[in-house]
Amino acid sequence: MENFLRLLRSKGFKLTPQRRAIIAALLSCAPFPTAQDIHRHIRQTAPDVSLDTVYRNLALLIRLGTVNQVNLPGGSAFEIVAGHHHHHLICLACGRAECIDYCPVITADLAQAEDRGFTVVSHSLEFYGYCRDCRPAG
Amino acid sequence: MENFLRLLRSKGFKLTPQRRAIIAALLSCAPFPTAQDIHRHIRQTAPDVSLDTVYRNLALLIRLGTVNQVNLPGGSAFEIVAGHHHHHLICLACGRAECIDYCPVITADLAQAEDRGFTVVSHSLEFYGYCRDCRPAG
DNA sequence: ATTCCTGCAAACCATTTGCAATCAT
DNA sequence: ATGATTGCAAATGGTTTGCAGGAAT
Repeated sequence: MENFLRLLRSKGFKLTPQRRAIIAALLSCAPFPTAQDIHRHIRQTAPDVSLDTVYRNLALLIRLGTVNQVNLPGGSAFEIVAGHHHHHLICLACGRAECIDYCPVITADLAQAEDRGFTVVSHSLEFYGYCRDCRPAG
Repeated sequence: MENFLRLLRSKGFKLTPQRRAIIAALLSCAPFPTAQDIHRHIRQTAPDVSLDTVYRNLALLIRLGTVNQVNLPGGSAFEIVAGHHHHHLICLACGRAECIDYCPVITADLAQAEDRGFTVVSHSLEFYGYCRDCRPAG
């Protein structure tokens, strides 16, 4: 939390209660909250935060590089950029995501891309399947 | 094309001109057309195909397993399920996608997931960067 | 005092749906 | 004849934007 506030201050952004609430929610919420999840979570303690403010602040944090946006069917989810690189397990039944440390991608292997003049700067890798709770019986 | 028609017929679906046009577009269009791309492409030769029909038929083809849906920021793109497994290079500037044959994922390595009771059935891997045309000067 | 932020409401865009008419079988 | 399929138009749901008032610096 302190890191976020420091970063915002250093760039000249103001520390409003709404902004604090949104960051707090990101830190305490489910692993991959949507904007609406965050809004719902905040409502309990700070009903005076509108949904568009949530969107605006998420956009700001993304611009500052401290939050990642994950494209899911039907909308986007967000996560704090963790210290370490990781990927996600996404349940096809309930839609929940979990982090997984496995990452087999070796940038040096991407000669094919370079050969075609494509410069790779990042990648996203999601695993789809069924979580413990949704695992089909049998 | 014949494969598609055979599949549809065998499942009791009707072969309408709209349906043929949509499949033809999928086969001839850019690599990862959105629903709107397909609609625009079709308009030239068959103006009598509405956008919702494009959506409905894409949904049908996805249900039949012959078309993949790729989630991109701002919407979905579609591709015919090719014979071989592959991934995509996505340009952060122009949004275009290209196929790449590289895939480092080894399902056997996903012990972490299995340990947590998560059954992996598939994965998606996208590389982000800049294509030849958009490569930042310098 | 200045500049940034916010809430509201309306706009937007992709996608979905209800319905009556139409078409492939 | 029958049931699937279509076009239309309206609804939906996530996200963005314009604007005027309000808050942090």
